[in-house]
Amino acid sequence: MKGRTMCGALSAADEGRRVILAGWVNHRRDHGGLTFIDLRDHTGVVQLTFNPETAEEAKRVAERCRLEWVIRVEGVVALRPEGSENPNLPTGEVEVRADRCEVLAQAQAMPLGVGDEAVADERVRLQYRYLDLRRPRMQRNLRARHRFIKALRDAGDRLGFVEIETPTMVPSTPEGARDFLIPSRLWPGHVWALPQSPQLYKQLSMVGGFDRYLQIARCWRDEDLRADRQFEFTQLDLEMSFVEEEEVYSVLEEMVSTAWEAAFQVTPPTPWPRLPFAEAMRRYGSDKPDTRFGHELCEVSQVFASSEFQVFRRALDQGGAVVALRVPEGAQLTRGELEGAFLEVARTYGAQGLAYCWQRDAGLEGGISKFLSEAEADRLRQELGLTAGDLVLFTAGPRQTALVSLGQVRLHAARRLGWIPEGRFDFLWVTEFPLFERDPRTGEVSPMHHPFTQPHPDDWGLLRTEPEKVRSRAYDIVCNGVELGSGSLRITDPRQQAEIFSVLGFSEAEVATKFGFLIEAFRYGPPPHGGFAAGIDRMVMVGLGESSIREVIAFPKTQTGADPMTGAPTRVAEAQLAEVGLRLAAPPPPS
RNA sequence: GGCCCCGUGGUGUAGCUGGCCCAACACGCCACCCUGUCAAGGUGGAGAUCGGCGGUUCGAAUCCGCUCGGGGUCGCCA
Repeated sequence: MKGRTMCGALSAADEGRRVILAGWVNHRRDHGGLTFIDLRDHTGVVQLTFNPETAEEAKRVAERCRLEWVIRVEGVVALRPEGSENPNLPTGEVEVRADRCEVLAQAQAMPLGVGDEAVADERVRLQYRYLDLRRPRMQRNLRARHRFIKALRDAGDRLGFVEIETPTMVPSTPEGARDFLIPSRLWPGHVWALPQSPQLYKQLSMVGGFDRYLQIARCWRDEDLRADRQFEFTQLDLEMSFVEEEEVYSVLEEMVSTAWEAAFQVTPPTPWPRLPFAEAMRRYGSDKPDTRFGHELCEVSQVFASSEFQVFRRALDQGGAVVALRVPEGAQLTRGELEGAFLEVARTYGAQGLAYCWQRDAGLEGGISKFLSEAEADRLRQELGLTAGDLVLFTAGPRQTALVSLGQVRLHAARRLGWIPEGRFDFLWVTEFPLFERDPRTGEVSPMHHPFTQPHPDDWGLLRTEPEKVRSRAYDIVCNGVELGSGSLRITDPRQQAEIFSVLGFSEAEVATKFGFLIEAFRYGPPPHGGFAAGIDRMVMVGLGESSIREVIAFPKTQTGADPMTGAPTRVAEAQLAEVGLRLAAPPPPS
């Protein structure tokens, strides 16, 4: 619109200026004579006044206006009469005395509150997402997301990265997450898949001599949705040649902290601490520890080495562990709460139970204290540094289970007791992840990151004998207890790659079919390389303090994987299916 | 596939230990009044059979079952 001024930009300095404004009616106050309209555009809100004595026609239009109508007005910026300034409004010193008003579009009554921060049911918000997006919160979130991505691209450009687009129609691979499949019309009986990540393409661009690859890449995974997971998500995808871990770390630290500053006006200090996986598990019971607060776990198996307490005895006899968490001022937690919500958390993560007792002036009391000997109590006090008023929580069982479940209890306690400081972003690198994990049911090993990850050079000897003990050169970025991304140094030696595939139980024929092109490429001088993929949605979510990824995605899906706005997924005509060679097994619609 | 929470006019909520509720309040909507408000105010009005189905009961928004939808979560997510 020619000559348009933005609402939020007006201030006392504009006094006397004639302006053209356009936007939505955020609010209307009609005094019969004088009419006020708060006009909103994405920059803010400004008050318009319509005076029947000086602008009769405009005033008549204004009094017809309703919430969310779109109008164009002309008028003169004026200081508000003394005493009628609004200190709650950035433009509250001024108003625009409108003499022309044109309705550009009317609006029906809104199905949800738009102008304010009132929160509607999420289903309604998604059904009318285009209205939800008008709300200040969504405007803020998506604009911050834009600045974040722009800053990542700019930083990448400065650091010598080249953005390369990779295909969104790729071969399906059965490993990893479930693929979204696309039928191939031209190749009956064949399918494409949407990429779970551009992993192999970015490695091949290393072979292709682009030694710093970057992409803001859309990825798809057909798995159940969560607060921090959608079918489709966006990642900052990077790959670098001739690097080792520290070079990857410093590039990510530079890019992310720069973008964080651009989008969230906070600069996370760098470098970020490095924490080996094994230590993260031992201290926090998690591979994505929230390090904004202490209260670390403490293994106390030694204390109970000769315990008579059956629960601990059994765990230790079976080669497991007893883990404890000291909760200062835990006296405020009641038995009911410990055996309710706290126990529930422990059970959800596999613990059989949650033992507890209190340290009082006289010694250990309550809970399991009666099963502990005096020596054990003394040793425990010493190990944990207990003082009167403390609560001690225990899990016992297989070491991993005991650690993970108590780690989750630690997080629950932190929220319950207010241990988590506001406004902090504690970034860290979790390093030396295991190369493989073993499925407890089938006993099979599978890659923890992906099968192209380099093993730790010291651990090659364990590959055949104890593969689950092999460390990898994979690393994660974690912030405030959220996994923001992961990466690794890759294998480029075809013989080493064959060795890994062999441990994973892939036949040579399988490898040739699925990854033949990669192995082939690595016979033509692949540079050593490694990279990273960081979840943009999650980073923006954490940066903005949102607790759901859907708050930073313009048009997300519901948890059940649908879009209430468009009604997708939809059925299509038989003919359309037949054309691409599909016949669906789903039952006919109930109609 | 499992577990947990939620579902009342357009929106947000109250009622939910059954009858006083053919449902209340706020915002929005409609009409009228009102020249300085900014959650404007005043008067009047329209609008929900309480997600759906079935059951218990003399009687259900309120109890039970199933189901649908939304959210959280375990599994799953190389």
